[in-house]
Formats: sequence, structure tokens, C-alpha cells
Amino acid sequence: MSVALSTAQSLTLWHDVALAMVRDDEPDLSVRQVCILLTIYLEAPPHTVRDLAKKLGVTKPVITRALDTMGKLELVSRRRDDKDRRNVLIQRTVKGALYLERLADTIGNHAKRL
Amino acid sequence: MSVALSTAQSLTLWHDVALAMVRDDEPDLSVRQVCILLTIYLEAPPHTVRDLAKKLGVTKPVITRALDTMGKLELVSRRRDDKDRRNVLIQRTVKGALYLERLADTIGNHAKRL
DNA sequence: CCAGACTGTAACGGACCCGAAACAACCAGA
DNA sequence: TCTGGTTGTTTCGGGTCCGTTACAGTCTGG
Repeated sequence: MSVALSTAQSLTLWHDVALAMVRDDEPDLSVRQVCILLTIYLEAPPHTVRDLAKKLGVTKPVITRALDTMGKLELVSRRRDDKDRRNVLIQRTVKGALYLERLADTIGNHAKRL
Repeated sequence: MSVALSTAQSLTLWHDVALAMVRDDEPDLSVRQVCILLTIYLEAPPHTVRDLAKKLGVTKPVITRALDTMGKLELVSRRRDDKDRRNVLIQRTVKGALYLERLADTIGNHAKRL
């Protein structure tokens, strides 16, 4: 199931979705934050700070701070791992799922109109 | 020429491209900055600070600061309008064109692999 | 049981961004 | 000419994010 996009189509799609995110009332998430959020929701748990940092190629504090911010927005939640209490497990939330559902709608709608 | 994307496909595409942007060496542009950059390159000139602010639904200083930053990176350039010297015309640069070409490649490649 | 390795987090200094307001340069109509 | 409105920019106070470094809690093998 391959999707072919021309250069102009790719950029138009990205522009339209970015514009929708900017005009949105909700506070803008950075690219890094969205990337973390998507990783949590698309890939199989468990998710730890260390894993996420490695996957994104950034330092651990970057992940901690992004989780702080998105935690305030209730897009993700954290819990200590009972098996190994050094670990923190990052978990999904209802708000986070809704946020991404809306994002997917935006992307899908603009792709359809290309 | 319509492109149909499922929810999972939309999110996977966004995740993969965001990941590529994060792992990239170049400094991350914010969603707002990318949006401005794309507007300049996709829509017909002339582009002024006022127009961009209106299109994005943000204040003028936001545009000025974004142009400062992207100007340092040589992704855009500014020039006074000779017809009306109050206006500043925002112009494309070679670096900016290359940046967006690379972005389009990334988007296109990941779309193809969906 | 304890030293070392491993977790995630806090502290620091610097850079950037925000919105609101004030500002300087410029145009255009009376 | 000169005044009111328009442009883009700067300033202000407050916030977030960055990477580095240092830290505190937790496991684990000798």
C-alpha cells in the first residue's frame, strides 16, 4: 500500500497541517514533543526515558522535560516500574489519544484534498 | 488526485518525518517557523510581515523573530520594498530551497514506504 | 553487604520565544 | 506641510527549552 507524493504535494501537505497546528488554540507542541508522543502511541510498551532518548538521538533530560510539559497537559503519564524501581514507564492517556486522533484527522483530510 | 491515508498511516508518516527532523544535525525549526518558510515558498510573492502574521493567526513580532532566526540560518532574506518603504519583502534563498527540497524528499520517501 | 553501574531527575547558564506595548520609519490625504 | 494611520521592529517581563553536569534512588554481582 504505497503512497506516491510529488514534491509540491509533500510540502503542501506539511504546510497545511502545520498551519492547522499553529492556528489551533492549544499550545503548540514542538517537533520533539510530537515525536515522543507518537512513539509512545505507535510503538509497543513499555517505554522508558532511556529508550526514548536513544530512539530520538537526544539526551535524557530532553525526554524528562518533554514528559514534564506533556504531563501537565495530560497527554502522557508516568509511573514507576515495580519490577525495577529505577525505571519510569511512560503511559498513554485519554487526552493524548484524542490529541493524536485529531492530528490524524487533520493529516488525513489534507491528504485527501491534495 | 486524492490521497487516502488511514489514521495509523497518517500518524506513522508524521512520526517518521518528525523523527528524521529531530535526528538531523541542523537545528530544529519550530512548527511556526516551518509554516512560515513553506508559505513563502509555496505561495506567490510578495510576502510581507503583515500578510504572514494574518495567514498564521499570530502577532507581527512572532514573524519578525522567526525571520531573524531563519535569516541567520540563511533560509530566507529580507529587503525593503522600494515602492512602499514601510514594507519588508521576504524572499527565498538557495539554502531555504534546498532545505525544503530535502524535507519534501523525506516526506515523499516515508509516504512511499507506508 | 556493599561498591559500582544503572536508572531518572535537578541545577545551571545561555539561548530562544511569547504577547503586549511602545517605538521609529514611512505614506497619503486634507 | 503636517497629521493620522500604516508599516516593521524593539523592548519588557516571564516562560520554556537546550546540553552539560551533578545528583539521588535503585539494582546486582562479588
